[in-house]
Amino acid sequence: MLSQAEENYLKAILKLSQKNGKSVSTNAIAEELSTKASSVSDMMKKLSEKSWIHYVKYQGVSLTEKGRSYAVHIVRKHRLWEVFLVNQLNFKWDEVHDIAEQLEHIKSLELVNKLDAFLNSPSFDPHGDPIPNAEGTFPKSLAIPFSELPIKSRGKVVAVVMDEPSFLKYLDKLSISIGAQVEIIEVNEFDDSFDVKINGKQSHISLDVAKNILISLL
Amino acid sequence: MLSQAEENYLKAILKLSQKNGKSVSTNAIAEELSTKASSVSDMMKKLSEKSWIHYVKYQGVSLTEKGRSYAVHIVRKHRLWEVFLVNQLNFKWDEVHDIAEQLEHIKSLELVNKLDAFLNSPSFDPHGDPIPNAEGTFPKSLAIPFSELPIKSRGKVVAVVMDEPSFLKYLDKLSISIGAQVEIIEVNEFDDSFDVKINGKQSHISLDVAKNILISLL
DNA sequence: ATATTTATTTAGACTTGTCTAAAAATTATT
DNA sequence: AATAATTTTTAGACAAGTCTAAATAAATAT
Repeated sequence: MLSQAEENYLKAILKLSQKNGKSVSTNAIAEELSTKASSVSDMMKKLSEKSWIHYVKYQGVSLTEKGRSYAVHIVRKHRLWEVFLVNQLNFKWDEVHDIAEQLEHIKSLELVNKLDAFLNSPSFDPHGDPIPNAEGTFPKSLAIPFSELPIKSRGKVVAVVMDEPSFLKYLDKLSISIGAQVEIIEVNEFDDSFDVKINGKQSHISLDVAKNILISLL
Repeated sequence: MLSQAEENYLKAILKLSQKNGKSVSTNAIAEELSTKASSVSDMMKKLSEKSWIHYVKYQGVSLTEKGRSYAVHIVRKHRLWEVFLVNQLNFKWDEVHDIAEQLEHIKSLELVNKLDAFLNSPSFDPHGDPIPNAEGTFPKSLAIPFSELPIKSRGKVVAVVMDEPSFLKYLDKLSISIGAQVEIIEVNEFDDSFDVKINGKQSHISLDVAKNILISLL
């Protein structure tokens, strides 16, 4: 049985290999987990011996089939718990990350399945992130960053890329939530900012913010 | 912040001091936690240094005010989660102990309070054990063991003392659940067993079983 | 009251997961 | 291609939590 530390490493490797290419560097993992590269090296040796990852010294790591499936299961748990916290317990979307980070380590397949059923098998968590099903398959969504929405075409917010509470609270202030209707009115070349409409109301957002909001075209 | 191990020690000390007298022995704790007395000694030193317990070598331990209040809070979490698992997720009462044992360590006061509200602040868990409120007060119940129910008087099952799955499954087989109406028809002196009625239907139980069922008189 | 048994504590070892500092390999630079 | 800079690994140390074996204190029995 995997320790919480080991589970966190697998999750970090999954996250990094989804974002970037296949192979993940020691330093990137250390950064992701706020730990030291030497600690990562140690752990990679252990995980590799137990066949959770492919590891060649100095060459980075990747998940084995077994490792990927385990990591995906943790992601599934994390996101299902986030849905529970927001939809059932009335937490706000910027409050649930740390709690879900603990709940994701609870070990009981039965619990995950019953929780999933209780929540009506949601496909996306409160931040719009896809929830893999019991077989480990992620639902597809063809979302594009808000920053790449063609001018004058309308879209709907389906997800956010970052989930830092400060960012989410800022979106709250802008009335940007999952499902909001958005449109780019004009691009301001000099500072790369956008004049936008959010649920019909005129507003203004920076490129950094726009990049972290995912839109599906209407 | 307390580790899970430390929390388990506090909980064990609370349980033992509720059952027996004030002072709890090293061996009793070792037994309760399936560990060795030497490990307990080590931990007692640590918990005592941090003022969670009163500890005098060779004299047993007791919880400080701070320690008791922390331990009660863990019990509160454990029992609230059990209610959630049984009432919301449709687990059976013999399936929830191990999962609640994990969930009780999740750290978030906000979560406990919202969970409590979501469940309508239940006073008893699925086994009839009292759930302390946010201030740490246990609800009173004047229940007596089934084995001490006067002959011919009727009672209602309000709790079970043991929560081992095998015992709970046996009660299921006898149709004994929280709320069931019971009555002692006759005591069989030679084997200390009872002829009883359970929801009107005649049945038969041993003294050991009867001792572990708590009744409130009707 | 002393001897014996039992309970508790100490000492030393081991595992997991972390760290710092130093060594080795890889990558980038000129 | 050789040197410099960066990344990764190794070596050794430490804290938490556990164990076994030995020592000590307390309780029990004779």
